[in-house]
Amino acid sequence: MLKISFITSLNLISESKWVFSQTFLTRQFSFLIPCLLKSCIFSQSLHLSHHLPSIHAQTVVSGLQSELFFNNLLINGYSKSGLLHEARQLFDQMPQRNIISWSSMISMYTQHGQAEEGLSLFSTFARSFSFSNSSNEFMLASVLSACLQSPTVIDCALQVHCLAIKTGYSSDVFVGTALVNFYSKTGFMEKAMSIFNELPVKNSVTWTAIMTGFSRIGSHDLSIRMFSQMRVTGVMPDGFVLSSLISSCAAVEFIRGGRQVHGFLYRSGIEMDVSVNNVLIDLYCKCCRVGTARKVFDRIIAKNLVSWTTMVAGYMQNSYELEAISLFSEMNSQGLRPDAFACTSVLGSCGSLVALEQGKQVHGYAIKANLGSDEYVNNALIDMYAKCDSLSDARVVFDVMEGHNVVSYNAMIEGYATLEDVVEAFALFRRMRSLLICPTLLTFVSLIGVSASLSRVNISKQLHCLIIKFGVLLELYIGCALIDVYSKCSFVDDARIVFDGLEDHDLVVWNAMLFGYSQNGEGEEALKLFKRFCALRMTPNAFTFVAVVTMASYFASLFHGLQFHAQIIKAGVDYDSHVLNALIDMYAKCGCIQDARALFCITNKTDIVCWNSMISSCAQHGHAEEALKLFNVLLTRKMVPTYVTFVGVLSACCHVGLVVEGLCHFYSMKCEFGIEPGIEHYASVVNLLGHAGRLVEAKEFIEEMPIRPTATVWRSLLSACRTYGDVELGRHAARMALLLDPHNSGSQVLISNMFASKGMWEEMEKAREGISHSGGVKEPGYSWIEVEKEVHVFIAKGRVHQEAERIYSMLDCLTLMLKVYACGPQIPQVLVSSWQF
DNA sequence: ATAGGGTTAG
Repeated sequence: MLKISFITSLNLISESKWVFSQTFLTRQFSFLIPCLLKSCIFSQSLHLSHHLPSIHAQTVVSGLQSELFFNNLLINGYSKSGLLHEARQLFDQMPQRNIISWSSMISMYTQHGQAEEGLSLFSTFARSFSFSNSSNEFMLASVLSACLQSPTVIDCALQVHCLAIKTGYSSDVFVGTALVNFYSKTGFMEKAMSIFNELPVKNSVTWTAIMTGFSRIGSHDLSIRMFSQMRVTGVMPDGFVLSSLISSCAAVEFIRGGRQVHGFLYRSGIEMDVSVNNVLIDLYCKCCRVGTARKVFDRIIAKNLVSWTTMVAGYMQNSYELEAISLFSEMNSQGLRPDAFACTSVLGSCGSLVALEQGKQVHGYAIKANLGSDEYVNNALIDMYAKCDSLSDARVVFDVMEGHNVVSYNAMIEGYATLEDVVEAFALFRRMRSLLICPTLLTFVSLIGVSASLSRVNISKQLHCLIIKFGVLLELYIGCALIDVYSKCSFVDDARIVFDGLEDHDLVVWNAMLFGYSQNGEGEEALKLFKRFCALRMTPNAFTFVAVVTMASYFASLFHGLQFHAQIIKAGVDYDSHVLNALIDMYAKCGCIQDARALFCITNKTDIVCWNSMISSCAQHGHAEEALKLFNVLLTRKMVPTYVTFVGVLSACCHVGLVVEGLCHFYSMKCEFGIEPGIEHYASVVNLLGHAGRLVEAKEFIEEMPIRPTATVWRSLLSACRTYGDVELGRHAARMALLLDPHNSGSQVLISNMFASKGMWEEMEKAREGISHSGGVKEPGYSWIEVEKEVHVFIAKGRVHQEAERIYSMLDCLTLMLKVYACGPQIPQVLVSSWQF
């Protein structure tokens, strides 16, 4: 008696006592061996499993090695301890085997991921024995679960199913449940459901199998409904059923349901083991209750790897990057070995935080932990490096890894898209298509993004076709990208078609469309759309206001601008730097430079964008000295000027003809501030030199430009040539401008005006013919002013306005005054002239 | 015989 109680408390005995106790295990105590074995098996603890060989040896010494019962227990013990080889050796040496020996072996292989081995053992068994006589439900269930892991699943399982029917075991709870589980795991939910419905007796495992089947195919609602059915039948739910239920609630973010289950668990006294708690963490994280999730996490006494990983993933998904990283490092310091799941999540957080150093450390750890071949880890690494501006490292991971999937390609393409590397992005896209990897929504979002930033409308149209061809749903993300690209490429009507084709419109899509109209100067449409937006009682945000205020700037409509400003103050976004910036720009464009200045004064003057706006506004209003002064103040405040700053500065220099100062600023851009000048800057310098009459210098400057000059640059020189009457250079400039932009009539108008001013009528006639030959149509110039909420539009030579008579008489008066005060030579302007009606 | 955690985004 004493010894039996000693053995049943084996879990508690220490190593030394165990060694001592072995001496008692002689033949007369052989009845103790099964008890010992059971203790070892059920304790599942490693420090006991290494006693198995000695117990095994004891059975041999005790002459019990031929006892079937002992050997089956030993197989079970070895199998639970992962000592597969030892189990197999024993199995092969056993003088007798029964169906339990075979089943145990098959289950063992299945549990350790060697289902093939298990199935081959089963076929040996089936060949040597007549199945119908000697099989039992345990065997069938083991084989079914082996089938679930093997690639030959379907065939084998169907055979087992037939056998089960033949032997009458198919209505057994165990076999039936295994069948339900099999079909639901392999996606044959209808089959699983029909077996499920026919089962006379169901237990909680059966319900778990069917419920998890439904959640696996995404029918979480169905799974939740199954639970209510189960309650009606009176089967008591266990931890497994409730786990499954909670994960369904988590998947559909059904927080109320999840909370109810949590409460039920609490009240019913069902043991809240780690697994249940883990699903609860997941539930609260998915429903954005990170704090509650953390409380559940903290209360778990025996946290396992999944608990930690779920919490790290939860932090990551809710953008708690710092918490995710610190919990991950805590895992390490507690001696846990984070697996591929944990690494994937924490890498996501490193990427969002642009924490390259931490990301690299995780990479190092992943390699050491032998996780370097996990596809999720590799994809997360690509993403992390791409987000941390280390695209070359991302590419190395991409090139080295095996088995790329869509996510790998998407992450890599997005990396190139951010760098506007259209060539590499599309090279990868072609490669994935040639490998028949189906692109997803995100692939297209990235690719449209590149084509938008480079204004490549042809590429965008092709992508749009592909989106339709691949059946990628035209949902918000992609719709927004398309609206963006079409607007940027001036195809604003196409953008509108996309906008109208979307079923739902969220704020971001509205903003994109409003921006599209603003960018293209379609003030009227933008206004109409904004009215609809307001009628739908949508709440605008800072982006919306930036779009509409920009629209008011295009209109130069102070009336609208003031209204928007009032709404901005009401919405409380009046200190947003983008909004302020748009407002400064609006007031300046509406002629209210004082208001612009006043707004600039209330900004905290830390945002360079506002400085840029103010400098440009001053330049536009001819306050060049103020613009340059602002620029100097900016430098003394140790702020770093940007690309746009110099556009303003150079234009200010242009306005007042500060050639030397302008050139100085231009050269300092690259030398002092490391900003590569763009086409706007080059154009400004050409303008600067041209206005000053330094035409040859301007021409040489254009020819030495490292980037390809645009037609605008040549037209700027042409205009200067006209002013200074340099026909030869003008002709050259016009030729270059037309070469680059044959459809723009502006160049031809300029050159023909120049010929006219020189009295070169024949040449002028030729130039005018050129206009009609090239299909160039001179767009009528028009302008408008706003008087008491009414917009008056004026077109050159127009006579439509009701007060046309008075306007023209005033104009004549002004023209006369100009002639009197004009200091320069009279330049006849034949084609475009708003003065000579 | 049953369960739980992961990557890309306008």
